[in-house]
Amino acid sequence: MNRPVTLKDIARETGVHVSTVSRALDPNARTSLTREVVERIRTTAERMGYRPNRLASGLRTKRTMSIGLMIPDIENTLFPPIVRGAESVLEPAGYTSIIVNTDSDRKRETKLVDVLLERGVDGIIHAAPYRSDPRMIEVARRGLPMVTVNRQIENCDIPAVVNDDPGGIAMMLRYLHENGHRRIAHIAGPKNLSTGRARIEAFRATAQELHLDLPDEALVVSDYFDEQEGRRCTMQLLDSGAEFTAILCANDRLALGAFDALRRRGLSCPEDVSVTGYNGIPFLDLIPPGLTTIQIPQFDIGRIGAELLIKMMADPDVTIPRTTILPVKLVERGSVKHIDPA
Amino acid sequence: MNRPVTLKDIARETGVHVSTVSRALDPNARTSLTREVVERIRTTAERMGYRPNRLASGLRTKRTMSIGLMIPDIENTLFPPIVRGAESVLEPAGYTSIIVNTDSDRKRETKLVDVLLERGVDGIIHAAPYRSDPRMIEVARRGLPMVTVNRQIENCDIPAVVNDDPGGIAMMLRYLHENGHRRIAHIAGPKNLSTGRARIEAFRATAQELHLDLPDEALVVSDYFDEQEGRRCTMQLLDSGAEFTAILCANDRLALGAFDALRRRGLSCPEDVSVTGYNGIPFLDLIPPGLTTIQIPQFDIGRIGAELLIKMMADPDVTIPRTTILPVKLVERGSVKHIDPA
DNA sequence: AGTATTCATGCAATCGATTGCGCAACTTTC
DNA sequence: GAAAGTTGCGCAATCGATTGCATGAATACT
Repeated sequence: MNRPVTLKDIARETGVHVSTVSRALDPNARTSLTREVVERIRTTAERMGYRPNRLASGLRTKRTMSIGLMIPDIENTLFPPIVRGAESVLEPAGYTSIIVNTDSDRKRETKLVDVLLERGVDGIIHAAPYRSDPRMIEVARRGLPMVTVNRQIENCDIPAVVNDDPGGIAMMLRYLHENGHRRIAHIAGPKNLSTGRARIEAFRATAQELHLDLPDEALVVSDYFDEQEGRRCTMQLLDSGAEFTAILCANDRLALGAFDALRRRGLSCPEDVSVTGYNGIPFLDLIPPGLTTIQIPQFDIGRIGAELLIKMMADPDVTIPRTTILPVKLVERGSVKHIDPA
Repeated sequence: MNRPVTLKDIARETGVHVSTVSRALDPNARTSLTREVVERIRTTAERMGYRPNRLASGLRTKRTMSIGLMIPDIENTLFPPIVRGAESVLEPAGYTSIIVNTDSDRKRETKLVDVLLERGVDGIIHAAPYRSDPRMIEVARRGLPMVTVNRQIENCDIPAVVNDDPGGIAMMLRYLHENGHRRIAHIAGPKNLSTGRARIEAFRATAQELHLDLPDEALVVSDYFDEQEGRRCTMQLLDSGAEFTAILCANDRLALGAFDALRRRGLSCPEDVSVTGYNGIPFLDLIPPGLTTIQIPQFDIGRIGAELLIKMMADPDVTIPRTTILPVKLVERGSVKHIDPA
């Protein structure tokens, strides 16, 4: 592989010192040089095909212009739009992101944080932390700019960009209520995730406001946000003897699992049971009967998270809101049936 | 942010020279040191929480232990499994990957290659190159290890890991034939992509083998591999006056678009027209009537691509097969109807 | 004209880790 | 016991870019 062109090469070619070349190529330092010298250096740099060595400059300046992006799993369709949202601001700003998949495994997460630290990332965006995460808090406290998006870590001051969970759940529950549903079951998300917790609390609060009866059997908590758990929890609801005309699921994948469980039990949605989801992942419109869900602004969550991070990296003392809550909207499809209140 | 621990710190602490510390921590060089010294250094390194600075070592060794992973769009569900397949071997090997989304835009692609080069990646995996791509060829020729996966660049010796396009298309066309279909339309992929081209050629060849009549109107070439194009091409087929009982689509997204177009025209699949896809992206089983498609081994494509790249990076002169072809399989769902041959 | 001031550029240290070479101390050999 | 060989570690250069300080030349000022 033929050696890349360095500042030294350009210096030799133009007959100036390497530091002059460095300054000529730096938009900030260029002021103190002769317009003519700058021009000469820039054109020969161009001609020689110079590409700065980010490693070297990063070593000296302690800024790598790269950030770590931690997600649970890129195959989970919730995350790619968040990633693109983040990159939509990082890339134009000259940042490069190192994406790591944690598989929601704490051991892996710890190891991956170390990997990011070794690579000298200038900041971290964590798209799916646990509610409690001492390691991340420690890293943030040591001074590494960090934001969480989609979920948040509790009892710390790491800025978070999240969707309006309470608002979205309340909206959905009211929607079911307006459509005549009175006995509504809930498949909640894992309790160790901020979204799981926020949604179940919102469900309880709104149910109370609406004077809905909420027997214990009508609420089942999942261990993971996935189809298999949705299936299992739905089966459990069905077997519990609880009576309900609708199931409000804490996310879309749980709802997809519910679809499947109902089908297996010979029940049809929405004829026998209405089902709702949360998040608004892709393809939902193509899967019958069409999942009525809460659409969260995935792209914007990523975008705004990255914007905040960039601010923090530029000025470590800047004040950032602890929580930025983005609005959601209800998208009506076919999985909810209008019924006469029992 | 408190300063990270460096070799120098450990050297001071243990009273040895920094070079000794470096050797003690390097599994390869450790042989020439006293077992006792190595032990002492390693424990204090551990105690002080030492993390090597990859920038510094990369600068010196010219190996960054990072690779570039170029994909068109992480939101396209075809690619995340490929990414995870690649990472399944890169991560354990100590490599970190920088993922960039090209949006299949040549300008962006050129810029992004430069970004990767500046970051000093040790190699590149390109998951969606154009058939012709002088820039990538040039970069590879300059000595940067590179493989393409999923698609390939023509007229060059960059190793490629692809699925068996001819085999898959032949398998599918035969399957339609066995199910009684004789007049079969084809929505082909873009001609500037190797997969688009390979599939249309395979379609033609197999059609001839089976003595199928293939009027010009029954073959339409899409501009992009997406739903919108699938819709447009299907409309065009419908309007052309061509008679057909089935449409073989060059990929799943085109097929999804075909589903939609048929529905809009009041036709039902598979009753009126059978439809088949290619790739086997997620959720297809949930979308009625269930797309019969060719499942390609996405994860393995990524995995094997990364394995080859690692070999190339370890030894630039190693011989790698120009093309590695992975087997595919047909997955039968509900979108093909068995009919009596006309 | 001589000195003060400004300006453009060079010098050299630095970031943290790696590595070829050399040297001192120790062991082996006859 | 001296020469030869081995072993364990230190020295210093190096990777490429950045940057505070120094320096020499040009300009301004009295």
